[in-house]
Amino acid sequence: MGAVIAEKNVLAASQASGLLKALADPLRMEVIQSLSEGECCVCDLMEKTGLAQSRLSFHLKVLKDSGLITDRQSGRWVYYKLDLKALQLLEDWIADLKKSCKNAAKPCS
Amino acid sequence: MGAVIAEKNVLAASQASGLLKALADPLRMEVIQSLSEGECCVCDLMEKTGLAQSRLSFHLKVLKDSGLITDRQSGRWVYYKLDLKALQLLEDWIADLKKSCKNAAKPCS
DNA sequence: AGAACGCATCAATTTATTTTGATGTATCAA
DNA sequence: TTGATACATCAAAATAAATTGATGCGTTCT
Repeated sequence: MGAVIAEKNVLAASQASGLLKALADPLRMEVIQSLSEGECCVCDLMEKTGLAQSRLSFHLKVLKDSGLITDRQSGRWVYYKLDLKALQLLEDWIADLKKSCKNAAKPCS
Repeated sequence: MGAVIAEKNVLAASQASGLLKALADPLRMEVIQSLSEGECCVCDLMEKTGLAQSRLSFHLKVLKDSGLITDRQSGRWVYYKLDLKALQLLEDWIADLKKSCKNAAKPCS
């Protein structure tokens, strides 16, 4: 039981780590905020965030590689949007971790 | 409304960023896993994780600075334990972010 | 076809994080 | 009070991540 939960955390760990790492950056969080309003092309993201194209592109790649966002090309434009499943996965992972910590506050002998 | 939520995310952003950054590391996640079993002194953590003392101490400091764990000295030993409040805060922050993304999946015009 | 646009990618540099080994400090035991 | 234990901290080196400016590639417009 406890082992199952622990095992689950272990298994999802590398995946969760990727998501956490991608999310744990102020610039990328800004991008996420922007995308929370809806799908958006890179040029609009540039306006919203004020980032240079190359710089933005770099961070979009990090976010995309983590699975937090997906892209879709249409003509000359590339549209990015959040993948809510990834966010849910992260929330679940933290919830699981919390569950497995029932006696985490118990003082040591 | 949406603005309130957005504002809330912005405000908590730096705080959440700190927690995410601290958590987003495989070694530190291992430490967190170990601490999920209960309060633990550094020497026991060394055994559990197999990390060298100095290295472990470094990561413990990162975790402590983020607020994810707290410490308590007793004699020669220092005991660390998880702060579940921080974990809850993180979960809440992600839940809020998700909420503010209701139309994130809506395709662009 | 040629030019402009939207974006990705690359190489070089800068900056931040991590690791390592050594040293410091407090506590306890002999 | 000397020595050992448990841990933190520091400086130097190693590694990783981010920034910048340039270049490339596919798409549209003319």
